[in-house]
This record gives sequence, C-alpha cells and structure tokens, in this order.
Amino acid sequence: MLEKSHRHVNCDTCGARKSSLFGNFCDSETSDLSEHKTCNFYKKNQPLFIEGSNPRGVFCINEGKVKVFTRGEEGKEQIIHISKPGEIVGFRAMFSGEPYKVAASTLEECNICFINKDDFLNMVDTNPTLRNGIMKELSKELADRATFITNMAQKSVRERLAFSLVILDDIYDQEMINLTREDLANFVGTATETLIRLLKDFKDDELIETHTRKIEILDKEGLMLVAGM
Amino acid sequence: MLEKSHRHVNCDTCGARKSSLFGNFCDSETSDLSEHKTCNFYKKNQPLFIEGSNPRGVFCINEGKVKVFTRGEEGKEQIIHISKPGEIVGFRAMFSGEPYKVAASTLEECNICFINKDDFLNMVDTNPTLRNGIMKELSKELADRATFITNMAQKSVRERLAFSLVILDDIYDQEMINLTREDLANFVGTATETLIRLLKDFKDDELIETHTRKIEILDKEGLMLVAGM
DNA sequence: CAAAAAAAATGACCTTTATCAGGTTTGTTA
DNA sequence: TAACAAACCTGATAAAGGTCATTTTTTTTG
Repeated sequence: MLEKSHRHVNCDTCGARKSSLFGNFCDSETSDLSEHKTCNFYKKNQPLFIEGSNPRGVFCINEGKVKVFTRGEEGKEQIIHISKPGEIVGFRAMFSGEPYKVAASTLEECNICFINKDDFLNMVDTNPTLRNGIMKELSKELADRATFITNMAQKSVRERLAFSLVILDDIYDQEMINLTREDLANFVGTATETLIRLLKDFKDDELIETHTRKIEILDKEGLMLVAGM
Repeated sequence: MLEKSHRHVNCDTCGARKSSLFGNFCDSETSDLSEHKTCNFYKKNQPLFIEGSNPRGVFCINEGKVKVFTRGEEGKEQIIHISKPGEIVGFRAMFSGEPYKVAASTLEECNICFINKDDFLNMVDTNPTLRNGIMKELSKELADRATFITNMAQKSVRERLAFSLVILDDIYDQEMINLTREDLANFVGTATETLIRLLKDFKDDELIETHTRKIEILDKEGLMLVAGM
C-alpha cells in the first residue's frame, strides 16, 4: 500500500501538511521544518509512545491512522481519539511538563515524521500563528472531550455506536472503516460481544454493510438519527 | 457567609490569586489586572454563561464554587468540572473562536471577577509566563478528561461515585461536600435514585457520613480502594 | 498450503442500573 | 408559622449490557 517514495517525505511536498497546524508556514519555515524532522515507517500496531514515558517530541502523521488511548484498571483500552494524516500527535505532553498520560499506536501501516521537543517548542515560541493554532486546537479538543464524556454518561451503547460510526466515517474519509471489533468496542466503550450484536442490528436495519472486517456506511442520516445528533 | 468586604476584591490582596494562573504576576502586572477587571457577587444557581452564547471574557473565582457542564439530548446535565477559588472559568472559549460548548453556573454564593476578552488576550499575548501557564493548564485538563472518559466507560457507578467523592473532598478542601443529590448524580453520571442508594451503601460501610445534604468523608483510603485508584 | 493463532460471532445467563411511582423530609417564602 | 415547593428517599420492575463458554471464520506464518 505504502510505496517506498512515501517513506522519506519532504515537508514542501507533503500533502498532509496543508491541512495541518503547519499549513500556513511560508517556504522558509517549511524547509526549516523539513530539516528538523526525521521520518519513519511504522508497521501496523506499533507504539509511538506509551503511558508513563517521557515525551521527547511530537509526531506528525503523513500517512495512516493512529489511535490515542488510555488503559483502565484491568488494562482494557479506551480509545480517546483516532488521528489521521495531517494531525500532530502527542503535543499535549509538550506543555504539561509531565510524562504521557495516554498512549498512541498505529492502526495500520503508517508514515510518521518526528519533531524534536526543543525544535517544536522553539517554533511555538517564535511563531504566533502556529501558537494560536495550537491553543485553538487544544481548546477544541477540550470541547470534544466534554461531549465525549456526556455521551458516555447519557447515551446507550446503541446510540454511542451510531455516533462513533458517523465520526469514523469522516476520519476514514473515502475509505471504509477498518478497525478490529475490539478496537471499535474500545472506542465506543463497550464489550466486544455487545458491539458485534449491535453491528448485526444495524445491518438488519440496513444502516451499514460489512465486508469481513470493513464497515460500509449505507445510511449516514439514519445513523445520525439513531445517535441523536 | 460572604461579607460585604469580599464583594469588591483587589487583585493585590486577593488570596485566591496566588494559587491561580496570575499567581506569579509582579506588582505592576497585578495592579494592571486589578484595573481591567470588574467584580460581581452571584447568588446560588446563577449562570455565568450558557451553551451556545458568545464568550466576552473570562471569569476568575474569588470565592465560592462553580459547576461547568454540558447538556445531553434530553437536557440532562453532565457536570464536567467543578471550579473553586483561584480557578479561571471559560478561557477555553477565548481561543477557540467559537461559542461556548459548555455552560457554567454557581453552586453557592460566589464572588467572581470578570476580565474582558481583549484585555485577557492581550495579557496572554504579551506575558509568556501566563501563556505557558495557560497551555499547561489546557494540557492538564485534556489529560484529566481522558481519564474521565475512561472512568465513564469502564468503571461501575459505585466505583465512579467513590472516585468522585475523593475528588470532591479535595475541591471542598476543609469543608464538607455540599451538592444536591441531583448535581452529584450529574457529576458521577448516573440517576439520582441510584446515587442515593449507593450513598446509603457507603454509609453502611462507614466510608462516609451525611448531615442532611452535606457529605463527610470518614475513610478516604477506603473510598480510593473502592474507586480503584 | 497447512497449521496455528487471532479475530469474529453466537448463545445462555445474570448483574447492574435506569425508570416509574409514591411517600417523606427539608427548605423557602408569603 | 403555615403552606408550598423542592429535594430526598424507598420500593418494585424491567431492560440494557456485561461475562463466560463455545464455535466459526479469517488471518498469519512456518
């Protein structure tokens, strides 16, 4: 899927950059950025960082998807967020001065650039546009998580699954949703068995179709109705 | 409870300021801040702002407690956070450029100062220490909310109540926890009836004692054990 | 390509927790 | 302080959803 040419990305030509926090960098800023990053290829299910470790920089996704999650008491994952190309992962920890409170790992083959902590913080310090973008992003995520909490507290699993599928449909853009049932359950916040049963309900209701693992959204409006959106 | 003298607070002498984001302001910065704020007394259950309205500044709590909450589909509140003196409420919306996604209202009689949006943003722009403090705060809250989500998804109501009581014990510091059963239920994320039944269990287990509405923590360690902390 | 491992699916069962309905206590205000 | 409203509490009931055990399908790997 990923071609060799993708494995060493230059920021100037990176399509993902344009929709990222670095999107409005000028040419000199962009080439500067390019010089200060390294680029790595990740296989499926490889960790970017784990809970409790010390942040050494930020990860900028060029290709592929990444899950950000915490673990509950018995080690069960709760997926907090799924990042797609153009998103920067792990920048919260740059400012908190604390070890990671969440973990991140790849959901598929990924191409991900790494920017060193000092370089990143230096950019944030000297570039007000970038800084404002980051503060805006932090704020938006904070609002998203308030909604997430409320959904968890007040919606049924059925409603949350519908809600999640709508969100995932955006994240997966033109592709079909491609997650293990377990990951999907850990995103919705339910047991894998319950999730599978509900997926069948949704199939019966012709809201979705499954192609082995992949989930095709047939009726997004209908899902939004179920989700109460 | 609140004396008249508290109703017009000067930032120089404000005890809450020292533990706030403005804590390390120098004298000139502090008096500058004092000039740019207004101070208001709020009765119990008065809104600071509501969901969907446009942010016009930030609120700095001098005395009293404030709940920050969202409403689910049927209007049921989910309390996301409870703020105490020294905390600044509503600054997320300063950076997002969007209307409030949450609402805030007083839980008791409060003394709260208001700083105008422009003045606040100007301070943030020109004061790197304040700015870093804010970014750190945003980041920490983001991490807190990840934990909140995971608790909601994976802990039982019993565990969440124990968890909530431990947190509230810190927020209420030396006082007893003083919330309506409904507010407490909306913080834990459960039905009021369920909450009341569980409180009785905790009383039977001598983890807490109630004095009409007020809740006294008898065995914090025990609660933490129940909460799985 | 066969064998093993991982993931997906199904069934039975049972606990947790929401809901509804009613009764009591506490707090507020005329 | 009487009357009213709000908050609190209790009981009965039902359903949502978790757990465990087992089978089937898909994927991975030697």
